[in-house]
This record gives sequence, C-alpha cells and structure tokens, in this order.
Amino acid sequence: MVTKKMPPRRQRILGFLQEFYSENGIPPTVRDIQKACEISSTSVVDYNLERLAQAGYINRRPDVARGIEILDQEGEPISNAPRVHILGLIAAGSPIPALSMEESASSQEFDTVEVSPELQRQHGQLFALKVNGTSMVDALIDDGDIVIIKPTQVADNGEMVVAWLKDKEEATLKRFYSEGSQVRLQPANSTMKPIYSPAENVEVRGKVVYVIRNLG
Amino acid sequence: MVTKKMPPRRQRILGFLQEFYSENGIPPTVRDIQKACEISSTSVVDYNLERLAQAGYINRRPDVARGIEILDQEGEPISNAPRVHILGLIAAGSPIPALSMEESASSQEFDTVEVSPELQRQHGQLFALKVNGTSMVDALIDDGDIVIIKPTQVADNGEMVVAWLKDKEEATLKRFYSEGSQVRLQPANSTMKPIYSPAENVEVRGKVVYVIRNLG
DNA sequence: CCTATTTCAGAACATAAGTTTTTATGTTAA
DNA sequence: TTAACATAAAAACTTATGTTCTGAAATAGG
Repeated sequence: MVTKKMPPRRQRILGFLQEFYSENGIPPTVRDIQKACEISSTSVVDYNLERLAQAGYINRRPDVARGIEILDQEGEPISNAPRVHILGLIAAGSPIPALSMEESASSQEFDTVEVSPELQRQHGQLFALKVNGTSMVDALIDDGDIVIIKPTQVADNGEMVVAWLKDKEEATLKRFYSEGSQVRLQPANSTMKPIYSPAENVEVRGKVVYVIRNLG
Repeated sequence: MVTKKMPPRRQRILGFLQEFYSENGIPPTVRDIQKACEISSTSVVDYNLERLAQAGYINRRPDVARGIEILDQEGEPISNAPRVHILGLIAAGSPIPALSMEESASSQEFDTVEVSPELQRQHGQLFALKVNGTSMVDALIDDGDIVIIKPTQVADNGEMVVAWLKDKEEATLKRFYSEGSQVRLQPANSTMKPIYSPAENVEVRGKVVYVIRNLG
C-alpha cells in the first residue's frame, strides 16, 4: 500500500488524538481538536477526521460523544496506556543512541512500546532500547529484549545502568556500585566476574527500570 | 481504611464500568450504565456514581461527556489495556498453579499485570506467573520476573514452555523440542546442556509468550 | 413504632458534542 | 479554461448526555 503524504494539519490532528487519549483516558471532542490544532471551524475538523477514517488511521463511532478510536497498523484500536519511544539498538561495541528527544519529533518516526501507567508515573519520561546480540546475557538480557530506560547521569549503588565505557568504547548493562574513585560494574549473573574501572572512564547514561521480552 | 460493604447495585455498576471501558476504549454514559444494570432512572445512576466517587473508586469530570475515570487503589486512573491475572508463583520444585480459572472468580482476588492489546489479541486468554528463585536463570529469567503464559498442552519445537517433569516433580521453563519418543528441553542459555526425558514424563502446561522484569 | 438516612423513580432541563448545509478558495488534470 | 476534487470557513441544527428537582420507597437505628 502506498502511503500518501498527509497534509500537516491532518498530521497534527492525528498526533493530538494520540496525545490527548494517552493523557486523559478518553478521546477528545471535535471542539477539543479544533482548539488544540487552531482550526477555525468544527466542520474542518469533521472533514479531516473523515479523511483520517477513510485512510484507516481512526474509526468514528457515529453519534457517539468522543467516539473516535485510534487504530494501529493492523487496524485495531489502541489502548490509552502510555507508549515510550524505542530510540534504537543497544549492543556491546556500538554507540548508545542519544537518550533525549527534541519535543518536535513526531510520534510517527519511532517504534513505540506500551508501558503501564504506574511505570510512567513513577519514573517520568522514559525511553526504550532494543538489545542487539547476546552480549548482555550476563545481565539476564537476551537478544531482542526491550529495556526501558530512565535517562540519568547518576545512579545509586545496586541499580542496573546503561553505561558507556570510554576506553573500550563499549556499551553495557550492569549493576552499578561506586567504590571511591573506582566503579564496579556487576553482572546480574552472579557467576560472572565484575568489571572494575576508574570512575571517570564510566559514563552512566540511564538506568534500566523495566525489561520486556516478547517470544511469540 | 475500613472498606464498607457496597450495595450490590453499586458493585454491579463498578464492574460494568471496568468491563465497558476495557472493551470499548471509552467510558460508558450514564444511560449506558442505566440499561446495562437495569436501573429505572438516570438519576439513580447519577446518585450511585456520586457515591462511588465519594468512596474513591472513580472520578467524575463535571460537564464532560463520558467523563468517568476508573481509579486504582492508589487513586490513579487506570488505562483500558487488558490485564491478566497473576495466578501464583512458579519455582523449580514447587507445583505449578492450575492454569485455569473459574469464570466466577472476581477480578479483585488476584494481582494483575497490564499487557498490550496486541498480545491479548494474538494469543487469547493469558495468565501470568511470578518466578520465585533463581532456578530459571538458564532461561534468562530472574527471580521476581513475571512470565505471561498461554495455556496449552502442546507446543511446537523451539517454543519456550512451562513444563512439569513428573519424575523429578519439578517445574521448569525451557525451549521444547520433540525428538521421537523423547523430549529435549533446551535452556535459553546456550552454554548449558539440555535435558532429555521420555515424552510421557514431560507435561506441557503452557507456553511463555512474554516476560516482564520490573527493576525499580 | 418512629425518625433519620439511604436509595430509588420520573420527569424535565441545560449543555456538550456530533452533524449538516452553504459558500468560498485553492489544486490538479484534461 | 473548465471540470473535478481537496481543503477551508461560518453558522446553524440535532442529538447525546450530564444534571437537577421533587418526592416516594426502603432501610437502619433507637
């Protein structure tokens, strides 16, 4: 199927739909959309919603207040659970994708993964990385796992962190322990030996708060 | 806080709210509730909703169509993502909890974990088990992990299954391979050796479709 | 039994919110 | 240019839906 380019206004409406639904738990009204997207008339909103429905992005329940369903790529309604962006791959020996994002980045540009509202409430802004390769098995993390990351430059002892080892130019997921001027990076698998490194050689990029593995 | 017993009608309304929201992605209207719960007047629905709000079960957004928010025990709004019951613990050497549930079991009786709608659509009825102990580290599954299980008695080769070894009276999570009259149970960690066992000694209880690890 | 409180009913009301109609302005293709 | 279509705007219309009022029935406590 050829994806025709969408007018910016319609793009904006679609983005607002997802944002509003995630934040409020109910879809917006036509007039909510009108205000948020600075549209002069409800009929214009209606028109664009009709177009979005034709294109399969949403479903409109006729005569139902707040009757917009947002559909995923399979045409199934999505839930309003918060979604975090999968910023890229993480693997030993590769750079870690920047754990930040310009506000402007459209939600269409990244794959996302659903997380529970509790997780988001607890930690605030979160990002996800997909693990590439089996280099993290000592952290009990497999190829293909999704790790949910809270971006931070500091970590408490015992927390599992995304660390960048400057000398080896290597990314790793380990438990973090500060020991004076040294840092101990402890594999989750206790049969494996820790890495010791000078504190200035270790850059903490974030901490791992959640791991997801999809077999299926 | 003393939980006063709730009138059956109010209990029914609360149950309907959750069901409707999960199924439709939007909360019901007062009149939806009226019909579903066989109530004679919208004012009675309104009255009971007000009581539910006072008791902290829901939040009502004034003058907003479909403005009911269902709250969790912390008083935070829940999402409409499907939830699966955590039936119990799984550990080597312990019996596996029955992977079934009477329809009548109230949703209040179990802890639940939120899953993505896609997962539920893909697999249908799902259950969850919490892993107790480190006996599954060879499957890259840690103490405290939640495994999402699709109940089944049969598995295809290569799938990770919840298996019960009759002779050892032991539960295990391994990749399943049928090899004639034998079954090979292969640890996810490829450095570890598989278990070979006669087919009649291995009971497949379900397959693992998803693993969740919450560090935090 | 009496009183207070909770719960239920019926009806009407007010507004929130989807929908339609009409008209105008660009945009593309023959 | 003209026809066909896509997009936009303003205003009005209709229905969906929250809310209120009044009073009766049920229930609990003394």
